Amino acid sequence: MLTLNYFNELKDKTIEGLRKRNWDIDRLAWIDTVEKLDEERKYIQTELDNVKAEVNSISREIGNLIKSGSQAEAGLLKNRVTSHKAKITELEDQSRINKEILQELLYKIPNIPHHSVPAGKSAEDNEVYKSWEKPLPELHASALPHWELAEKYNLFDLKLGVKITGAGFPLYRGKGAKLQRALIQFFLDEASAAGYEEIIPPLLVNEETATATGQLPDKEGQMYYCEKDNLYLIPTAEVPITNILRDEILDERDLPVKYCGYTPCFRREAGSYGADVKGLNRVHQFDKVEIVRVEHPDRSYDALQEMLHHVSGLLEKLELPYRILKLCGGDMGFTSALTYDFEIFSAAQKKWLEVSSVSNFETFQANRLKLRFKSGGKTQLVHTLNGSALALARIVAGLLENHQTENGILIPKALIPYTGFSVID
RNA sequence: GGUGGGGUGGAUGAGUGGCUGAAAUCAACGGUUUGCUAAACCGUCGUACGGGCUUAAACCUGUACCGAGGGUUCGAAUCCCUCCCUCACCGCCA
Repeated sequence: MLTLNYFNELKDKTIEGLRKRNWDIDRLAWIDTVEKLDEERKYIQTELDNVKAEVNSISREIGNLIKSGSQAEAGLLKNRVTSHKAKITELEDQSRINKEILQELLYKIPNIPHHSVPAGKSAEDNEVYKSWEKPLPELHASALPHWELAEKYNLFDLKLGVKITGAGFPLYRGKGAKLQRALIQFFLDEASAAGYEEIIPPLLVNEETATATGQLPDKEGQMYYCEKDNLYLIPTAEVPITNILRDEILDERDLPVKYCGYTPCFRREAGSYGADVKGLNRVHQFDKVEIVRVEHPDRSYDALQEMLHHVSGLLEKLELPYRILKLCGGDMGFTSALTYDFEIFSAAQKKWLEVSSVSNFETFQANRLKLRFKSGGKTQLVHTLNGSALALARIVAGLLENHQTENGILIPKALIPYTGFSVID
């Protein structure tokens, strides 16, 4: 959620940014509405404060009169308060309505894209930020997509997942399960080495938490929900981990804060279907190691670069061909100001698969989180960032496909200490 | 699931109707002192949203906030109602 100050001070930038998100004239008019409502809010508050101030002062006077025994005079003053009370009720009603409308509107306005974000409508308009320079790998003639490799080597089983739970809940087994565990361990070790504190958060979160990171009120359809306890299964570790610092005022010296954490992620993926859902490409439960940073606003874009570097390093160690995209305004998430996606090339499927998304949210999340820092007596919002480092299911798909040979699937050197085996055959 | 106790500022903790936005202590911050460290002493030390002044900050000022929401009252941290959270013990289970 953007702050009201943001609109006041940066109206032109706001409108320009929303255009990049392909907002039409009708929706851009919301910004004027926000401005109008904000003026109204200030006016109502000034009025309300004045009336209340008077009531407070009369009440003090009554107290003094009663103490000095002037009951009659006190009675007269009491009558005077009565007329004010009607006014207070009226203004409070106005204020409540005003705030509700304003809040609802603010929830619908996405983050303003960073100035470098390219315009565009869909994934096709994303900019290739860093391309894969070497030739793309070519596999032997009998190379298989990962779902067939899984069957051949008994690595994971989607049918069993269906039996136990339903579609999109893979069951990993044997070397497939070990590979999964090895990757998690590898990613966590790499993140720790890069200075991220390791967190194991709760996997279910309450409403407040889900609201602060922006999943609610809009995207409840994408989360699994336990009605009885009013709790949501996390769609990413970002949700619980970013909320660690909700409602905190940090000292400038505490920055940056760097967290990492492994969690399973649960996504309903309501409405998705088709070729993309084959195998591990899109599932309801997958594992992911997430990195989260809380940064000084002056440093957040440097931090973003560091995160790109970190994720690149992981993919290089896994010997996977990858590229980095800078998402266009139309493809970027609601809460993000700048997002880079990492894609690995699946040689068997002959397409690029998204494996990581690294974003700077600037103050958008911090505002909802009420996460601020103090600098020279001044309190201001921090910038928050996060990124997948990395999402497992698709990495597994890519590893299996790209490293397959006629004699089995080769485990990248960096991973062998974690798997304990060097080949799946 | 049952029974009981609690939710006050960064922490501990006082406060049962007006002088309490909140004692005291600790922590933190600034300073003085000091071979060094420590100690001592002095000072500062909540947040949000308005208004005034200002280029801005500083500053002055108003309102709200003692888990959340409502009520009683001229006046509520304090009294009443509803809800939420939490802790302890018992039962059950890992």
